[in-house]
Amino acid sequence: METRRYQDWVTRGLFGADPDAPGPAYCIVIPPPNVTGSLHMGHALDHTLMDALIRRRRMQGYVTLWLPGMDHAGIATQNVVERELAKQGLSRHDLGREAFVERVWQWKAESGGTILGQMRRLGDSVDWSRERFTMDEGLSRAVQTIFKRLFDDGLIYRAERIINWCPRCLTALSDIEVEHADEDGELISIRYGDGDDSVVVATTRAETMLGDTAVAVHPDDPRYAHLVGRDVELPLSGRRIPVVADPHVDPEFGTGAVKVTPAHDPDDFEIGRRHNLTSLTIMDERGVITRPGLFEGLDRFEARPAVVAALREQGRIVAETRPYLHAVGHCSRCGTIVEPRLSLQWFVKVEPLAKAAGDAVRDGRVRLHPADMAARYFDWVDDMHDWCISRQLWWGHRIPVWYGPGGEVRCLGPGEPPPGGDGWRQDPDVLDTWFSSALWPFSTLGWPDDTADLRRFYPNSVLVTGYDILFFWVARMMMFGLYAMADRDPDSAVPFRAVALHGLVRDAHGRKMSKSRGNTVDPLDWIDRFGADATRFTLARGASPGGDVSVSEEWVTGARNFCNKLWNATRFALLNGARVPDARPAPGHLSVADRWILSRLAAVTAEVDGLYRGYEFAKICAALYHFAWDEVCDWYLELAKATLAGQDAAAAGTTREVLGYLLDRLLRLLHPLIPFVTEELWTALTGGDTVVTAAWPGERAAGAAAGQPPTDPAAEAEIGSLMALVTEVRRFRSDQGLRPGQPVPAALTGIGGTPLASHEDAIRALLRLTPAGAGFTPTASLPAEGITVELDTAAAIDVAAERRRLEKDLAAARKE
RNA sequence: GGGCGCAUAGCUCAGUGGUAGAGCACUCGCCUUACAAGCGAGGGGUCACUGGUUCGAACCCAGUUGCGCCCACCA
Repeated sequence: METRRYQDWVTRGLFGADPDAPGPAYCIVIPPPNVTGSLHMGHALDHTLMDALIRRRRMQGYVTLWLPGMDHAGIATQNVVERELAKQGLSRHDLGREAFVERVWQWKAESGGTILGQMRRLGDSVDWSRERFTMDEGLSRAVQTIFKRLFDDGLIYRAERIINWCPRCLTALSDIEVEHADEDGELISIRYGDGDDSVVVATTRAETMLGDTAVAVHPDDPRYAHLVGRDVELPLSGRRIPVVADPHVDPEFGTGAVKVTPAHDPDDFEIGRRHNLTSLTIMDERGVITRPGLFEGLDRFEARPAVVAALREQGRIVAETRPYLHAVGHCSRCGTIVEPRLSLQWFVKVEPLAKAAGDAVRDGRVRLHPADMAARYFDWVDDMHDWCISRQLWWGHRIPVWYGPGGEVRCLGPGEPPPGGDGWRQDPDVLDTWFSSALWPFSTLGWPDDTADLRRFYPNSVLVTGYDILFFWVARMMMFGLYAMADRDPDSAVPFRAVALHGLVRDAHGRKMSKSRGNTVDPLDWIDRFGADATRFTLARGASPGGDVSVSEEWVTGARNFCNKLWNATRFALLNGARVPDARPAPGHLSVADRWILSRLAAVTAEVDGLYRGYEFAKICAALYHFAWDEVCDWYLELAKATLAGQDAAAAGTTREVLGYLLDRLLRLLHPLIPFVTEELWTALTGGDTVVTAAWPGERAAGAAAGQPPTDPAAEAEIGSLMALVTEVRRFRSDQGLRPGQPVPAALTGIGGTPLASHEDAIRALLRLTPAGAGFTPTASLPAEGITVELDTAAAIDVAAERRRLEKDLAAARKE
């Protein structure tokens, strides 16, 4: 049913955006999922929130664009295809670069992008005609354009640096692709040199001592002052290495002396630079020792104990090796321990870009929700290292730089032909995946061309994403967006006006979902069993700005029940001949109950509009849930029953109209959150075409009809009294254990002069006291015993006090 | 090592100066003619701890304890 409904929406073109249509624009680009990915709860949350925003704007009369697409996901995708090849006993090198890339495209065509199909199951109202892929021709042109521009501006450079290297993926990684985890290691103390010329250094990575080219001590450390400038003998190799004084060394840590391995440690590299030390590379790209000698050919983790054993044999290990907890970096893609590696790579000089990215948030051109997330953002953009953008992969945007036979370096812009002549070759590396995703807000709209889409939909209205990629992605889109659009005025150069951050999806006990823990929930399973609406409502209901969302089967069951409740309420309305009036029912003929529920509808509508402004999805859901269930179903529908069954045909007619009007508006308000069930019910109730393009009951886009019906405080106060009174009667019946149909004792039968055999009796009795337009002053009397309780509803009823009086009176009545 | 956040009912969480809330779970009573995926009525909390500000503190301030997250080039 949902699938058919979705297909119908798409066929009718309801999700398409026409940049030439009148009205204000509203645009969200989807955070592009990996082409290798499939829909998990995190996506489901993200997409639910975006879809709700988009659907509401569409109903409000905005020209809405929700643009879908995928990321080519360099390492991840290459790994997938390489694994496939491995099954056939092949490596990418067996195919060669061109054939391998061709193979990846083939894989993409056959099995990539399953997530796109899954998005349809969720009901995502994206414009499929604008689907993009980061490796598309157009987007690749955007990549090359901005690379060239950065290169010409001196913001991209090539340098030999220590970078994070994954010995399994065989590529450089940026800082954010490294995940740190505390792990147990051993701190080993090694004595270098002998006698007076000896010094003890401590290390957790003994194997790197093969590449040591110095020992460093603090300049002010008296213990080692005599050694500075002299040489010590490096054990095992016998090389003599200098002792240098460097302020970076912490005299308090360990022995206060540090071994220096410039080629295998970022700190040591800097020390090496300051003291002009040679860099000795001892490992190849797979982490295998290449230094000639005993350890040649050993993996880095085999070499460590071997080196330690050899040192121990020579009596070089001093003191106890002691356990030491320290942070170890892992490849975020495959988990392999990252190896710092000296190599020639391309970098983006981020300082000026990051400064601009920080300022855009600082001066309010981009608003973060929640606002306190800005602190983290500033911490990051204000202290960002240069970004290593080259990857030793084949799948991705190739670096558009050519090297000539005479050492010339030429960066090509789009369309420029490769340099002619012999000896020119292109840089073999590709760009970090995040380089192209950083362009996503405008590359998808046609940049660098001046397209209608770009003019209309940039800046994007809002970016919706998890706080976990605030740094990875958001900050980079800010940097590149502001840079690419520098010719615009600052206010419209930003990639988006606002960033709405949500949290992680967690399990019922607030634990992070992970495959290893086995507590993941598949959104598609929930969609199958509970429906897309229930799944969406569960997620939206837990989503407060920046907050994590705990979900469980209990929650989705509750959401499913809510959808079911709506279903039944609508059924009730249809069975009772509800009809949707053209306009809000005129006040003149309304009962107090009618006036009350219409007033509440107006209030909730305004409340929901306000909450949408702050991306308060949890509160939007709570407001609508309680309005629909507690007020509409539990009270208004019950009150309506009495009227519909009553003698007053005019009053019944009015109720039918109010019922129709009320549900029509309620379903529209709920549609952005639960599109399928509301479409089903709304079309049945109103005979309308589709609720997708029905007018939003609250605020509208400028130019469209607006105007909010007023609330009715008097009616709300009156109904409040009525509810309190009915509740008192119910509580009394429950406390006394009265069965249905069993009338309350004579002592309580005075309300409206009718015996109260049921709750509905009480309602009917009270309702009769309230003719349209009349005042409302119910009186509870106990005529049999001559007791009367008068409830003046102009003042708030102290129900507890009234209850005590009733019980006391009853007890007295029984005694007699 | 630096930064940020959290601690409220059995569970997951709202609640930023004025009588402690929701959903689920639990207890009791109901197949009442939209819905038992439901209806009605209940029980349940020293708001982590200590001190301070205030007429008044879950809320503001200081400290303590416990937990979580992010960042990180001290071997």
